[in-house]
Amino acid sequence: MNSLEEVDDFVKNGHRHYLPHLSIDPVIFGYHDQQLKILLLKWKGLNGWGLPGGFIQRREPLSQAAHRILQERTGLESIFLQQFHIFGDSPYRLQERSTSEFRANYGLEVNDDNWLFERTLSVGYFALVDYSKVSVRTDFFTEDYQWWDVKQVPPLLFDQSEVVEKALATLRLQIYHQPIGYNLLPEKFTLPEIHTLYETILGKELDQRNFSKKLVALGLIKKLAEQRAIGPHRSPYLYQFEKEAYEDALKQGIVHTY
Amino acid sequence: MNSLEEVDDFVKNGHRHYLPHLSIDPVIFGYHDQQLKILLLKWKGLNGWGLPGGFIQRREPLSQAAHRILQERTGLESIFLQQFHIFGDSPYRLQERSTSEFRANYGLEVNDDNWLFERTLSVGYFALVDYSKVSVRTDFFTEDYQWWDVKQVPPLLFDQSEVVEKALATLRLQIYHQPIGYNLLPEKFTLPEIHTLYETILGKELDQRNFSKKLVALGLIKKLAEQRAIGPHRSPYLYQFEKEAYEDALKQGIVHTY
DNA sequence: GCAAAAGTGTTAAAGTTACACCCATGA
DNA sequence: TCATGGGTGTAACTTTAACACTTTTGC
Repeated sequence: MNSLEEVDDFVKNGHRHYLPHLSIDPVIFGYHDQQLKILLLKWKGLNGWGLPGGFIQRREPLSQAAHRILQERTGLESIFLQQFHIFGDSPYRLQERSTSEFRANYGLEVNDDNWLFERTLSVGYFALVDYSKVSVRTDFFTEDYQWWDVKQVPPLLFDQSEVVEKALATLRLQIYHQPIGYNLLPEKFTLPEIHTLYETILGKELDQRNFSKKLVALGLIKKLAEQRAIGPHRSPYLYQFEKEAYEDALKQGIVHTY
Repeated sequence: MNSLEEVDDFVKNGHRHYLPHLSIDPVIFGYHDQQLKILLLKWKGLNGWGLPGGFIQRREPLSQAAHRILQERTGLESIFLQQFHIFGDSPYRLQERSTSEFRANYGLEVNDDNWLFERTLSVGYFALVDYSKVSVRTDFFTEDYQWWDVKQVPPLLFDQSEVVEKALATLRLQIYHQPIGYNLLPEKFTLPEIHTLYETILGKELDQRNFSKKLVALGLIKKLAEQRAIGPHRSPYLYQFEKEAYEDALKQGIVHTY
């Protein structure tokens, strides 16, 4: 959605294609430089950072809508995506929004009863992606994008800070029940990498020896013959997930602690 | 909503008061006769069993809507209620519904574009209630209600069987993180009662000695001086929850297994 | 006294935690 | 050779799992 005509059509006629009152807000997690990051967009006019949200087509299954929105933004076809909450309590979600601000910001005419400005609840999804494979597209409404360390997320638009917090809390809760390592790391990774990833997500230290001992003992990862050169230090071995064992273990939630 | 005028107004003008495209489906759990039960309504016209759902008012916070709907149905003011999923994938949720069937069943005129017959997604909530305190109200659309053993729930309307299954799965997952015993049992209960409750929810046997040992050792429940007479058998002692210890433990998810 | 349900302790096994030194690498 | 990060094993402790007999009650 880039040309003015497309945008105008979306604003004026979007309600024929999309459900009103309901949007999808995806929290996209990636991992890079030993930091857990989320992808935010800078919204034009609103002049603030927010989630790369979108709307549900009238005849489109909900989960398909979530995948489509993610695909349109990141180019990723098949990603781990999970619904975690629906937000409908925040004061921002109870009010209708001002159309005059919109006119001033974008120079587009809108009626006061335009569908985009009615009360909107939002379904929160979180996505786990391989940071290196994402290529972000911006559009008419978004002038910039940036990966933010979850520890340093700026205040977000509307109630979206709450959405991000809840996504993080859910990620922590589900870390032993979802294929989190599997989706956030590249295919081959080192022990220090996965160790730091888990420490970062949980926000606490995990004993290095116990952590790797357990992952290997459970057969969730296997050591490869290759090593990675990391400069003037000992070269760490590369590991790979044992996909079947990993997914079996997650089903049973076998992996309790490290 | 009992008189024909009220119903007619709801059908024709409901969209001014309620959000279209979105409903709330509560799965109400109770415990009685050593069975985990859910409350179902028999819908008139549709001639089948379904959840006691309702709609969200246009300016009403989502969680407040869920409480209101429950309160209207069960008379309960303060109940444990938790959102667990939003359903928007089922074929039933993608189609608009037939207005002609409605005309035939209820003898009320509706336009084809009536708000009640548009695609509707649904927010699933589960409630844990003290079975003995519920007094159900039926209305124009519902001719009967019944508590059903979760093991013998009949096929439900639309995709609601899926909603109930997901509620049960969530209940099992959260059994060590939510005050489940606290909300499903009366204030005073016996060890065999809480033991059977947990076995029923989890669908598996729990060692009797280990179970009670752990609850008591953690200080979650305390033995009272009273006993309950249960006929020609040894009288079991009554127990009570230690509310603070119980809620602290749940926060940390301390209670792993029994 | 008999049938039915409640109550009670110990032991082996498994899992978790704590902890420190040597190794490999490139500059 | 030095600075930096990687790799490895053992022992104490905690938690869990398995298991059977005696007591109480009302008829």
